[in-house]
Amino acid sequence: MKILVADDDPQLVRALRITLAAHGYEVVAAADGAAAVTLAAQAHPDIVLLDLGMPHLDGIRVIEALRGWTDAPIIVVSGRTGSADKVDALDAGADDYVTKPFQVDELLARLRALARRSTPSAGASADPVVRFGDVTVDLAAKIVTRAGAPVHLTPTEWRMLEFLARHPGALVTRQTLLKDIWGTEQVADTGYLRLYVSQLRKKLEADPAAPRHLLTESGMGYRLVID
Amino acid sequence: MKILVADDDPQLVRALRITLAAHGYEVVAAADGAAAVTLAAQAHPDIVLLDLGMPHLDGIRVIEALRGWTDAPIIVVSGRTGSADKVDALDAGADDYVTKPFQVDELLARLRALARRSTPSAGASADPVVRFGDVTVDLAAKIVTRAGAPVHLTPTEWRMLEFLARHPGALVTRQTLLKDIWGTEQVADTGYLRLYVSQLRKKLEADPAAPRHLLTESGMGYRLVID
DNA sequence: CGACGCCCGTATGGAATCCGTGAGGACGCC
DNA sequence: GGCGTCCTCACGGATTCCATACGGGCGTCG
Repeated sequence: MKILVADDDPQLVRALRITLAAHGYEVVAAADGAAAVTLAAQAHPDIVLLDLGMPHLDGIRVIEALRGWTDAPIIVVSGRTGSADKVDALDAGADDYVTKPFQVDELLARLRALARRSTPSAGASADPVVRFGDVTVDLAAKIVTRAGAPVHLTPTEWRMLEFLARHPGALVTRQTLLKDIWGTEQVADTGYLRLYVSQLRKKLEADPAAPRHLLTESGMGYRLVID
Repeated sequence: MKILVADDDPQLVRALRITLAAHGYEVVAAADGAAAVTLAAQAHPDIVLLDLGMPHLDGIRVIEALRGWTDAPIIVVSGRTGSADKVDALDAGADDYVTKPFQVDELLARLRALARRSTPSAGASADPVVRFGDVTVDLAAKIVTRAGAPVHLTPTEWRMLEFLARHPGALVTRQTLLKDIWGTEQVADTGYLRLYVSQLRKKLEADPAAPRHLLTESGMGYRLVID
């Protein structure tokens, strides 16, 4: 997550750079309006922190220039507290307006709010679809297909496959599966697991007798290996 | 553009209603947190103006409840000025935070900024019309046709079909549907759902006894498959 | 080398649960 | 009062869950 900080106060820029870097952001800085526009075109930041009233180019003009080619969120950080300034900046294309002096944690929260909205799907760390062999598992839509054809799973079968697909390649203990599917109790294996693993293999494996993806680790548990 | 105003101060609600209506917004109002969640589920507002510290349900809880099923922008309008309150609200899912007393023109500008950003995402993610079989569902115009002839749906039937059509192919849990149509309460009883699914099938499926598009996944929920 | 115990996979049938649908009452709105 | 919509209730049928039983692979040990 790359942030462009545009402000003509070197001390503020330095403080922001340290704070933002400490929270995992990558920071590029510009000291005047013209430099901010140029740098934005080169660095393609994900979010812009913009001061109004910088030399060489008015803040509103900077917003308009950026909005000509990018939809990156823009937060205006300004000493001007009048509502007319806020209205002008927001209507020019800014997404938020924070007045100096500001609380750092509030600015960080507003950054998170904008980042969350601007990356609707990329925010999820894990890909919602898992593939192995000719099977695809869409964890969000709860769709399972085999060679393109949809496969019907019962609720218990789905819960088991979902848990395994969320831990691809990892060994899953029987106790872990029992806890996830049937609750905190039920640590005694009465044979449910073997039954549902068998049905899953029947529906997903080419040869249920010789599974290539839904493997069993004798005495331990099961493992779903993906390609 | 429909706005839900949730505040326990009748005077403020009245003033906002007049101001927003004068700027072309449609306004619905709730006086406490629980009513806000229920009303949001019924009215499907495009933007939510939310006061923290209302009776019956804490503002943060309201945000979390709404974020469970909707991405509509939420602006918190609160008398609490501490940065901790702002951080909590924004991290819970709010998009902006305005402290009372506030300038009306600034609030309007922030509304415009959020509306500007949230509008294009709807057009990108979902095609405004969904087709399956001989049925056409126009999500923007709220029109359903069957073999060219218009089909009349009751409001509840429409809400159910709309939610399913916005997630084509995905399995929709009964809880999700209940939350979307009736609010956070009523997560237990499934009597209504079966009824309305039956009526939808009667109106949309060629053979209601053997549905080909509005399928049921026993024990899990429903799924609308499109061609 | 064969018997034995252990673990795993699979088939089967009854029990419990879930689903579709019809009839009918309550409520709000012309 | 007429009408449309929402919701309750009950019941036959379909689906799913679970208990039980049986066969096969594998290592161990007499």
